[in-house]
Amino acid sequence: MPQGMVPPTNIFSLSGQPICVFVEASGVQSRPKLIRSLRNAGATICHTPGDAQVILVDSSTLEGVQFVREWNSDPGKVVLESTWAGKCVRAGRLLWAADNWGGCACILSGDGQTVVQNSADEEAKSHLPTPSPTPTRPDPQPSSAHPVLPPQSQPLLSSSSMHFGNGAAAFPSNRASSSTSSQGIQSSAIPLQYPQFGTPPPTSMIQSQMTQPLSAQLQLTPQMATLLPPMPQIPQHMLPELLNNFLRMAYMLPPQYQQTYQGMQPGQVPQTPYTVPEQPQSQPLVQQQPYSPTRTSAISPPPPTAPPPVVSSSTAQRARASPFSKNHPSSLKRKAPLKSPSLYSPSPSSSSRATPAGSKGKERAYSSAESDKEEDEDETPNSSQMAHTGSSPSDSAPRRTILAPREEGHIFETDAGDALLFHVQVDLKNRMQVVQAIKKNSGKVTSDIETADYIILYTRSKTFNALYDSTEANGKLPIQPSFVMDCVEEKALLDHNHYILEHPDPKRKRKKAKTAKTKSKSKRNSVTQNKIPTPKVKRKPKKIVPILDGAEHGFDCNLQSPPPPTNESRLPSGKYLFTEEEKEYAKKYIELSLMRDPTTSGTRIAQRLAAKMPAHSPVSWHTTISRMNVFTDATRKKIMAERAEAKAASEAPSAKPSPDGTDNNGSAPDGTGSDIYDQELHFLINFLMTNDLNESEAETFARLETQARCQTSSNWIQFYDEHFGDITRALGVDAASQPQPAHPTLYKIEAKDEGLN
DNA sequence: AATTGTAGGTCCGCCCAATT
DNA sequence: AATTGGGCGGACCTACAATT
Repeated sequence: MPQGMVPPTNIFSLSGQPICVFVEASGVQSRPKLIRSLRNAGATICHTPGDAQVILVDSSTLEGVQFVREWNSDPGKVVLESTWAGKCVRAGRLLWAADNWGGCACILSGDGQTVVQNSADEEAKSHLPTPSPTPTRPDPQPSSAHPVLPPQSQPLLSSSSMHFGNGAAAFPSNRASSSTSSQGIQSSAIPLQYPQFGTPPPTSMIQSQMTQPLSAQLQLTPQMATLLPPMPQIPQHMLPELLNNFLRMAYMLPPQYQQTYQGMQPGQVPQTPYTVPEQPQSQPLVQQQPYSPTRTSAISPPPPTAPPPVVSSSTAQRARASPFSKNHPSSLKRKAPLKSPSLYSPSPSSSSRATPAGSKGKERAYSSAESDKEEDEDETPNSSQMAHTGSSPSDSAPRRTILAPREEGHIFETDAGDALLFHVQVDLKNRMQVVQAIKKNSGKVTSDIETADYIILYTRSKTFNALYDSTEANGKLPIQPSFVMDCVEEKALLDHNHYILEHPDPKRKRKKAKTAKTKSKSKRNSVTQNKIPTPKVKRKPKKIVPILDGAEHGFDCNLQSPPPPTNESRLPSGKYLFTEEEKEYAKKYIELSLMRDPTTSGTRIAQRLAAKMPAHSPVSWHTTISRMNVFTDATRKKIMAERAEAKAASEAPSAKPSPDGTDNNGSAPDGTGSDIYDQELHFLINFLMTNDLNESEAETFARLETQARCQTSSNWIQFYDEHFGDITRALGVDAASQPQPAHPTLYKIEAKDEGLN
């Protein structure tokens, strides 16, 4: 990060009093950055719009319009375009009413459906480069793929039915907002080559140009990084049917699920700009960025748990090897062969256990969240090793976001041609390799963390903790060495946000050996007890924050569980009885967990259940669910079999889609295409039926795209559109709980639903 | 009978010292 | 400097005892 970019700290104050600003959570791009810059410049950030003097929105989003509608009439408040903040910072002063709010005031259009900005805005934009709250990045999708309406002309329908906590409502139309906020700007402004704080510009450049985007002044925390998913659009003509069907499916589900759709009637289908990522068929450098829902709520922004996995074309190719089964957790590729789903052969023994091969003792956690070995290896500077071993798809998986292609030898330069500064930890393993790679590519190495643009650290070194703290103190982010090597390999400046190292875990410091086994055991028990608040203690300190395990490994991490039952039955002894409802819920939850990740261990499920229903300890839950092992085992087996089947189908040579991406949907005379089509149909149905209903349709399809590539159509939306009849037929038949549903999972869901109440 | 807690065991990754 | 191997702790599992 370049220095000297700190804006004045008192811009957002009136008479010495900080202005209370509320930044709308769902629609505003790069909200964390915006908030930080507001704070840095003296503003007070409110958590509710009611407390705010200024409400910042992205008026191109439904949420933005909603806020304008709701709050603009409030005399004590003003609703402004989020770009206002940047304008103030650039102007070095508060652009208040007398300044016509910098041209950022939002006014409802006549029909109340869209927001128009006052004319001063356009004027301002014409000569004043406005920092886009959404830094540009390589467009993940050519506009030709799906026409994008100009944001101002986008219909904003049924926004009154939107709920800000709702996934659909919270679905930000990033492209729209991005293009809005930067409308007419980028052509005149300096090119934004530093999206998401990716490549800091040289100091000289900053000092000479007040046009530096605000975003570049900020640092991106891992959490922030998760909030910035780019989003391509899909044609809106697909929406009504699609959404209605989602709703229809929702209504087929039990009340627990349906309640997530409260307030959303079929006739009120929110017609948000519907987006879904497409497979980039011919984009050598621009990476696909599967959308990962942020679920941002205006009231309570959720923890960012699902950063968008980003795939460069080259890595996407590799990651796409097994579309349906996706990449397996790294742990699956370790020595333990049992972890491989393909090798998973559930023991038919009477004492069926969750342990796949029926082995006793520890079967390393199935959970993908624990597969940390790969991350460890990620630290190895030699990324080419990682990339070419071929043994770890997750390594080569979507991590490389190309910010700017570069010529060899000039990778670590800014667009202005200035060398980027790297601080490379002295005791970094293979430091020379990294340093040489930097130098060979016009980068510079500095010993000064303060001035460095990138801080390369090595987690295993003894000085890592101190360096980490120092890095943090300087407001910078520690980066993995592999970032350098990956940049070289990609011949491009990559997004370092995917290489951020997590804060060192104090637990990794090993205590001096003391052996008493009994001691170990008692300790173990205490650990078990303590697991309630922190379900999982990761041994691995070097977790790469922005990587989404679920997406990377192809698990449906986004599936959400329904609310747990609340009725507790207490025994006279004071103990809590496991009610039937709780048991049923546990079954449901087991299924859900296995859906998310079929390798999830019983212990983990028990821990999660205990977290949800703390009346019973994790141990108790474990005991209880271990009695459901027959069920668990069968479910696990089923899910793994489905995935293996889908994987096999997708890997079949004949299953390759036609190179031109044309449809070969199931009508192939040899029947192969039909098989694929059937597979995909079932896969889609299964996916839809197990979909988290809090998730918007766009999110669903985006997630679907990240999990499997549609082969018989160019994407899943199209597949849905083309085979709508089959899909509804299958859904209808299956939903009618016929004895032999098209898809085992469907059956499972139905059975599950019946058992619920 | 049901729940809770403990014991015993296996497996695996990390760390560090020894070795090459 | 890189590699290797052992110690160690943690994660996980099942079986069983204790408690109410």
